[in-house]
Amino acid sequence: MGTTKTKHFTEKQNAIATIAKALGHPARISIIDYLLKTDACICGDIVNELPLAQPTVSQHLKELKNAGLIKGDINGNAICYCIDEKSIRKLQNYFANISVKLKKKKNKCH
Amino acid sequence: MGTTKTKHFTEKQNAIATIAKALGHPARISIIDYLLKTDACICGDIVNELPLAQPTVSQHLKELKNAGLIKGDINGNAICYCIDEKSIRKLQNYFANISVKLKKKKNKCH
DNA sequence: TTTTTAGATTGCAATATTACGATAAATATT
DNA sequence: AATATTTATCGTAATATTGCAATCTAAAAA
Repeated sequence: MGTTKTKHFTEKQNAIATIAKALGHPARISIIDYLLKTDACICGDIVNELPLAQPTVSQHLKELKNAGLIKGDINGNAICYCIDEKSIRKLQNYFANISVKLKKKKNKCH
Repeated sequence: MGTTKTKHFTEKQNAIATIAKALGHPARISIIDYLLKTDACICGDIVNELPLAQPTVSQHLKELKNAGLIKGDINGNAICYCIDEKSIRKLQNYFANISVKLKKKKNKCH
């Protein structure tokens, strides 16, 4: 146990869950916020922005990268991280779709 | 450790992270999908739909409820669960806002 | 070439999550 | 009243996540 039964769900369901999970931590939301604020971005800046140690930030960046939310350009010694627009679009579509379906519904709670 | 440093982040960041976290599991995405498909909904149906035991489903429902994603009407013996539109709107706004900001950006990776 | 700087990786402790059997609680049915 | 149905809760095992100190790697600067 403690293991998600991934195989029993659809590709789509797992895909959305993976991206959502990556966003399911305030530090990672904070990183996204910061990447939006600054035009070019280097990880060192992020470490200074966050109230977390460098290895912890590095780990959070890795998770965002694995989920496809950000991508990194190597820039000599440093790395320039950016938001991957595709993943954001995916989420936007998902929630827009839910909204449309909700509006069509008749029997609602409360 | 293993404990998120919630206090160091903003209310907004924590709020989004909480909702995203609740959606960060395929079973819970699956529950949302099912609630969208059916007009009225009873937990018993969900248990039959999911490849998980009843206590596990009940737990997932609880988490969705705590995050404000669903709400439940007691209906005699059973409970009618529905998606809470407010939480979906919150997420939609969040990602729409990101999209807008991304379009304005000049220096991008790759 | 030595030293500095930026970032990743390793290893580990503390805590959280996932899953489920057993059981409880509360309403429905017989 | 006795039984069935629906959902929640408890307890527990297995695994995952969070966070950091220490360390490693690779490029930059001295």
